[in-house]
Amino acid sequence: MINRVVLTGRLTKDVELRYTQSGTAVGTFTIAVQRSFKNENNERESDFIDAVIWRKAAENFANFTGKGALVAVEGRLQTRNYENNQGQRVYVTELVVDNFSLLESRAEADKRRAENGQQEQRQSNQTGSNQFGRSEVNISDDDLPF
Amino acid sequence: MINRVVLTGRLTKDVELRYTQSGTAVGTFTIAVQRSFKNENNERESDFIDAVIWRKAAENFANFTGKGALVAVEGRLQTRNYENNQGQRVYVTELVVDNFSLLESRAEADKRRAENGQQEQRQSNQTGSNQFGRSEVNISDDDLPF
Amino acid sequence: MINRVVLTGRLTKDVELRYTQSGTAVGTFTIAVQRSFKNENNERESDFIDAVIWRKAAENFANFTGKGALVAVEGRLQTRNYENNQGQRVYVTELVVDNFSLLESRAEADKRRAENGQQEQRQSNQTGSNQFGRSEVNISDDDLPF
Amino acid sequence: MINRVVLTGRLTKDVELRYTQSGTAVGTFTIAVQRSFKNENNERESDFIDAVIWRKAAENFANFTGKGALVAVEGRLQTRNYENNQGQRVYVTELVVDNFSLLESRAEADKRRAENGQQEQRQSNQTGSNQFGRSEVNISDDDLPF
DNA sequence: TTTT
DNA sequence: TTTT
Repeated sequence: MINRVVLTGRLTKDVELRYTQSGTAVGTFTIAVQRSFKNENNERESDFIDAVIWRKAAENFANFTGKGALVAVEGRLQTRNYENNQGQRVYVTELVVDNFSLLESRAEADKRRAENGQQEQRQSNQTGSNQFGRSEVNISDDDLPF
Repeated sequence: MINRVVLTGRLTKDVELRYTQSGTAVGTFTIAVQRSFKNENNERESDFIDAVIWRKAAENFANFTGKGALVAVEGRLQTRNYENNQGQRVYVTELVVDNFSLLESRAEADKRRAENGQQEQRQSNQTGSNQFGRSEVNISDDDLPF
Repeated sequence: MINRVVLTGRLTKDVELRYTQSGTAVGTFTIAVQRSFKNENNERESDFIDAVIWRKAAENFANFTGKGALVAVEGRLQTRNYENNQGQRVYVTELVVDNFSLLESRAEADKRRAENGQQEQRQSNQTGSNQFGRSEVNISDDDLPF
Repeated sequence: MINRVVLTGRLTKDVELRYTQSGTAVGTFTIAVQRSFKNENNERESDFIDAVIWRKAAENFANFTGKGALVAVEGRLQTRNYENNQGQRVYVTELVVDNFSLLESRAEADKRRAENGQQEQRQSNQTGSNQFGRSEVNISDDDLPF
């Protein structure tokens, strides 16, 4: 069955990068997507979509973005549930990202990092950026359970 | 910003159709989307995506589908949160549907309804089905707050 | 950059399956997608989208579909051009499919094949159909030049 | 039936804005979408997708973009054909845009315009830009024949 | 060059 | 007929 999502928006925080016991990288983050319509107070609200990204793509995405970064992400919706520490079942809907595209120019990304006092990895030729200073990543299978 | 979702799957139940105080129709339902990969037990799990649909499209969708119906839906992801009766904040991610397509043939839909003992409205010419027995609906603005 | 297409529709003919000199399978087909709105004569026209599919997915797709089959396809738009035999440049836009989903039930597919006098491969367990008689395929890299 | 496309890329030229005999605005343009993979010479090629946009959205899109502008566009694929002046049938596949998002910051857009010696309309509050200097447009029905 |  |  088809399950496809495409979003553009800004990261609400730096990506949280972790590793499974078997050493697989996994990044989690939230993307804020501004709505195209305004609310009763004439302001645009945002939707806050939780996302997961796996493996090498997780490391690249964490390295090349940061809080406030403008990105496009693609993937599929996944649902899961767990029992929280108060014994209640919590239902989660999240985006499993299998492709992304960085939408800021080098200049914009530098400015954002400077404002954040951030230590982001440079987009260099050996780490996947293209001749125009943007990096592009595809991952093949991201279907591991967390 | 771009916020687009396309899913194909089956309704887990009949659509719940309600009306706002101002008379606007709103339908809620869950769509089960089978994954393309198998789990450790060699079975395909599903993701269960909650969805909302508004106005005339809600009425059409409720009338022409039912538990188990095979559909394609399109829309945008929306997040909201509320306090439940135990005083905890619950976070919801749901699909606001703005286009759908019925994927069953008349024969299949009839069979499904018969098995459900269901009273579904016929797909007749005056209610939007096309010459091939499928109905197609677009709604223009579905951005009302619930 | 993001380049994503999702279509549902019917195949205008059987898939044409060929093999490159190096033995890679490639399937070509056209999918007819009915419009959601009607023209001046109150009929729904269709758009006819040319598509390509590669490798194992091409073989599966060719085996499990046929003229008139109802499918969902996902992929990216690709443009290319060539000089025809009258020396004119021809511009082509086509969909490179990297995921598909068969939307007919077994019964519907059988009926379609019978009407076509077609010799389609059965959807058997060893060739990828799931418990509901539908097959699901993902291909990883379809970026070979033709 | 579902027919959905999402692209991010750069305009190859300024939008060509015209008006039908009945006064409806229509914009045409091409968007260059860089591929995520490299060719045999280790460079990323692009696909060049022709697009149409209608009505007020056409005017906004033409005003707020220009050659080289980075945009996200959404819409449906449409096919049509005509006879050219040599009497040959030409087949066209194009994107009918019903939503777009400007992905450059004000600074970037200004820089691009300056480099182009361009006279682009300012993104002012009365013409649809948001608090972050980006404009966002949705059009409802773009299904007019050209 | 089109499907239902 | 192509953008960075």
